Formats: sequence, C-alpha cells, structure tokens
Amino acid sequence: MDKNEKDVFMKARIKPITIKDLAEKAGVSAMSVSNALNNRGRLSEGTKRHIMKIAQELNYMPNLVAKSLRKAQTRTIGVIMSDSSQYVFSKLLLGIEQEASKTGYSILLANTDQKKDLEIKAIDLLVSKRIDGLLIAAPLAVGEGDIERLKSLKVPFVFLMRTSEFEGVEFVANDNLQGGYLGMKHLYETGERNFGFLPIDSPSGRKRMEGCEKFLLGKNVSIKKYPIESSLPQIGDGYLAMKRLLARGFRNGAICCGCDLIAVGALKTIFEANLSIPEDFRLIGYDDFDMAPYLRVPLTTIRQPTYQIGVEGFHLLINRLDQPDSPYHKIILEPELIVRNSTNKKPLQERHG
Amino acid sequence: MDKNEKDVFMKARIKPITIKDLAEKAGVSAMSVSNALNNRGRLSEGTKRHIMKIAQELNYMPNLVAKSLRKAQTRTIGVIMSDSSQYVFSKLLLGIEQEASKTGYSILLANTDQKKDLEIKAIDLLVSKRIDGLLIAAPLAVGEGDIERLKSLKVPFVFLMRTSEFEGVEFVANDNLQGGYLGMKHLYETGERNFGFLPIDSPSGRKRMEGCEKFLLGKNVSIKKYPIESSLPQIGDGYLAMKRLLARGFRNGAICCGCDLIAVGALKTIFEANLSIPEDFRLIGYDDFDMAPYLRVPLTTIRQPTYQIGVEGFHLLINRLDQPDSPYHKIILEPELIVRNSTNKKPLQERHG
DNA sequence: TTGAAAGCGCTACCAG
DNA sequence: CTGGTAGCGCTTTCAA
Repeated sequence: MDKNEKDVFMKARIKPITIKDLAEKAGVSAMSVSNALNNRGRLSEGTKRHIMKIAQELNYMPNLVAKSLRKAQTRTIGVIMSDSSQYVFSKLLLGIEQEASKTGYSILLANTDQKKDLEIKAIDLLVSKRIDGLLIAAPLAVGEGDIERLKSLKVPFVFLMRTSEFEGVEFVANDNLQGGYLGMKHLYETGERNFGFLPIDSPSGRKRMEGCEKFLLGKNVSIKKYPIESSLPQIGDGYLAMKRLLARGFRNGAICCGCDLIAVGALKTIFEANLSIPEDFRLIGYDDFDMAPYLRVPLTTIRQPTYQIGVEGFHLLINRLDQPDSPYHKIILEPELIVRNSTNKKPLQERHG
Repeated sequence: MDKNEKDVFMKARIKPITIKDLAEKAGVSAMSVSNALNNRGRLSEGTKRHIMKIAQELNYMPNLVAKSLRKAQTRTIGVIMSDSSQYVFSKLLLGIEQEASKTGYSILLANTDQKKDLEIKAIDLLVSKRIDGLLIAAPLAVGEGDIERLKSLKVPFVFLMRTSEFEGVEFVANDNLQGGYLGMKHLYETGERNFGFLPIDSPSGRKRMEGCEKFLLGKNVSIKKYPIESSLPQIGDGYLAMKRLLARGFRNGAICCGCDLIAVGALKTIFEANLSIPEDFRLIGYDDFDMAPYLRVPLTTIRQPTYQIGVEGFHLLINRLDQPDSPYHKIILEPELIVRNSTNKKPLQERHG
C-alpha cells in the first residue's frame, strides 16, 4: 500500500536521491553522509570512502536549494542590466561570469530594457530568490529614495558603469568626464573648429558632454554654439539623430558621439547623404567595441575597460560578502583615446556643402 | 537572555521577515498568510486585506528558496553557452531572457568557453541548483553517452543551434545545410569559379560545408580541388586562417566563411595584403550580425534567426514542463541569403597577383 | 568517530 | 473560512 503510493508519486515526478537515501544504503546516519560529502573530516577515512563510493554509484546530486535554505546563502549573484546583448553589457557580463565561475558562484541574469519599474521588479525578484549579492549595470533607480530602498533589502550591491555620491554605495565605472575631455581634445587637435554632438541622454552621457565642455572652456569656447541632438545608444537612433543634425544645416565638422553604436548610425546617415569621413565629417565614438577597427571607416573612439569593470565589480561584491564591514569602494577606471581613421588629421581640403 | 542572543544574531546576519512574523503581527496562522499572499482565495476578503497590508508595511519579501524546496520547482531555467558575449549567443540569450521574464522565469547563466568538461560541470551545477529546465546552445557533450547522462538527470532540456538524431532530444536550429548551399550558389552565380573555404570545425560548420559541397556537386565540381583552412569563430582566428589561405597561393576568388566574425578576420588580412573586396576576393559570411552592413565592405552573408531560436527554444522547454509527455520537437528554421557589397557582381576586372 | 533532533521558510493536506 | 501538522533536503548543535 505504502509502496504503491510511492510508486505513483515516482511516476508523477521523479524523486532525486537524497542524503537520507545514501545514509540508508551506506548503513550510516544522514549526518555522516553530509560530513563525508562536504569533506568535513570528522569521520574515519574508511566510512568516508564507503559513502563517497555509494554516492557516486547512485549518481547523487546534492540539492543546493535545500542547502541554500539551511545556510541562508545561495552562492548565486544577481546581475541586472538593460540589454545583455548590447556590446558593452555583454562584455561586462562576460567579465562578471568568468570571475564568478572561478569562485563557484552562479549568475542570475535579468534585463530591464531601460525601464525603471522593470529594474525594481527585477531587484525584488532576485532578492526573493535570495541571491547573495547584486550587480547592477547602469542602474536607473538611483535617487535617494531608490538607494534607501535598495539598502533596506540588506543585500550587498555594487553599481557598474555608474557613479553615486551616496554613502555606502559602491561602484566601478570609467571616468566619463575624462573620456569626454580626451575625445574633445583630440577632435580639437585635428584642427577642426566646427563641432556637433550626438550624446546619450543619461548620467554617463551627460558626464561625457561635461568633459567636452570642460575642454572647450579651456579654449575659451562655449559648447552652446554647437548643435546637439541626443540619441539612444543604438545604431538606429544614432542614424536619426545624425539626420536631424544634417537637417539643421550641419554639413561638415567633427562629431562627438555618445557611444560607438551612435557613431555607426551617424556613419550610415553620412554615407547615405553622399558625404564622407573623414573629409566632410570627423567622427569619434565611445567604448571601443570589437568592430570599431573594421567599420566602413575605422572608428576613433574612447576605450573604456568594459570587461575589467565586470571583473572588479564582482570582486568588490565578493569582498563585501566576506567582510561586511570593510570600507566602501568607489572605483573609477581610466579611459583611453584610440585614434583611427575616422578622425584622420589629413589637411582640410575641398569641401562639399 | 534569549532576547540578547537574538540581538547578537541579528547583528551577525539580518533575519528577513517570514510568513510566521506576519502571522504573529496579524494574529492569524501562517497558513492564512500563505493563502493570502498567494491569493488562494480560501479566506475572507477582510482578513486577506489585513494580512496584505501588514505584509506591505513590513516590506515582506517571500523566501523563494524555501518555496522552491517545498514545491520542488524553482521557476528558473539554466542557460549554457560557450560565450555569452559573442554576437550570436548574446542575441540568442536575449531571446530566451525576454520570453522567460514574460512568464516569470529567471535565467541562470553559465559559459563554457567551448570546453566539454566545463559544459558538463555547468550542467551538474545547474541541476544541483534545481533548475526546472535547461537550454544548451551549441552543446559539445552530444555523444550517445552524453545524451544518456543528460537524460538520466531527469531535467527537461533543449538544444539550441544544434541538431541531434537521438530520440527524445529536442532542438531548435537553423538549416545549416541549406545555408551553405545558398551561400555557395550565390558565390557561383557571381560568375566566380575559384573558391576558398574558411569553415568552422564544428558540427554546424561541417553542415554548412556539406551544403556548399552539395551545390558544387550539382555543377559537377568537386569541392576537393579548393583550399580549405579551418578557423575558430573569432576575428583573430579568421585573420590567421585567411593568412594561411594566402600563403597557399590563393590570391583571388570567392571565400566562403564559417561565420561573420571569420569573415571580418579575413577582411582584415585581405586589406593588410593590399588586396581588395570584391575586386580580388568576394566574401560571404554566416549569421548576419548587426555590424555586417557597416563593415569596411558591407558583408554578404547568410542570416540565421538567432533571436527567434532563443524564443522558440524557451517555448519548447516550457511546453515540456507543462506537458512532460508531449511529442518531442525537432525544429529547423530557414536561413536567408543577404546580399551586400562583398560579393558585388560587378564584372571581373584587372587583377593583381 | 558517529548519531539524533531540531529547524531553515514555505505549502499540501486534512480537520475543525 | 481557518489552523495544525508534517515535511521538502540539508546542516547545526549537542550528546553519546
């Protein structure tokens, strides 16, 4: 009878082998099995080997859900970003994942499509799944209230590619101000004096613009005299933003793009208009994604250490798990100017338009 | 005394609110709280509202680990691939993730770096974390023994971008044979009669080559007379493979690449050698990644529905969770030829070399 | 060196 | 409509 019931259950859902099953087969207690499996050394080598052998035979797979419940620790971290398929995020994710797997952590991934409400929902879900820590790339919920809420969850978190002035908020980001400055400086040094801007309308994007402005101010030039068209960090939107720039009568000059994808979109617009790079337009991007050297015109850009940001972000998080009371780190990595043909310094020549 | 102990514990590790805490505050049983939270409707609207209000006030977050243990169901699926930062995989992952989040599933991600042993380890780890199902992109452990082992784990799984002849193995892939055929046909129709191959040495890559061969056989041509250099699906390795092709005296003709990244590498080699596309070499890739239209020479390629493969793979998996005994699906999606400038049909002209 | 008991937070089942 | 009891698989604690 009892056996029959069990059989029915077995058919409905396969019952994996448990520690108890092993204990029974091995003729020891569940405790000893647990000790053996976790190599806790409080039992004789003989019984240990015996237990391990049986575990192997039965192809035992520990139930990490039960273990997590008991230990209040999942060995899983949550990673939240807007779109894991975008170059920058995918490299960031790779950095995180590779470091995580080295230390036996798993990654629970959530995309937010740049929606703040989805970000908050994702955070709640992951916290309910009891991740040990949280990495949020380019977070949107960063106001005082958002941070308070995040802190109240009592889960260690680190921001990636985003700075924060708030106390107790750790982050790893690149120096966008410096990056913008470097880019603008380079454009200026090509001899170009007419500029256009296709920035991203985000905190990072604005910081980059600030960097541009800072440089120009040093030359006693106001950035206000130049046309600006904001863009989402996507090819399609960069394409449209560049069209608007053209429509405003901007027919030649140097264009400072918020990221490489925007630069690709701008490049498309420029060629469609039968204008050329670097003759009519010089173009600079941001990120230095893999394809920058292989584009129709190799793209000058500001490289940020995307992969490295992931790696260091993960370490920050793990470090906090180990030492909850260690000081908070705010890490800013240096960007680097990479000059390619899209800002070639060849002397200005005959110009169309 | 007892209180003191608790305080110490509270400092060491924050104890989240539980259903029991809510029950106590609300003056009801844990059962009722559970029923209220899960909207199981076996209690009066009044008490329900009362409970929900308290849950809200205390900012209760359900412990999904406990729930998972109890229900033997995690609402999490595992996704395994070699490198989530590679274009094809990142788009695949996006497709999976977006579908998953729609249905309240989370993604546990693992990269394998193309190593079979890491793939097997990843599978074991995810199964131990009690994922409800598994999606494996371009799996390596696909021999009879591997499949038997996978099946013995009793976790539903679906292969992505990989076919399998074995019974009970579901997959979603594109028709690589057809893709290779289409590509070869196109190259042939440009009038070119000299061919070179830079295939990927993988099952998919070989299928694509088979497709090429099939077409050539129809023209009574043996593929054996043309040079072949295998490559990993990476820019750097494509670059080297193309160098080997040049070194073998292949100075002009049409090159069939195993994927777009290889084509990018080949393109680099070709330009470094001061040769040109499509004059000296015609080039065709596979995948149609985002940047194909914006490369130094816009790349002709075979488009595979990468994102869609992720979407359909997820649905297959979910479908099996709902109906474990439904028939097994083997889904093959059609690829599509996308013609761009790298195989431009302009008449053959003066040739270097 | 080994084992028994208790409990992590939740829900299924049954009784009232 | 409501609550008590038991148990998911594991580990911690204490006792033998």
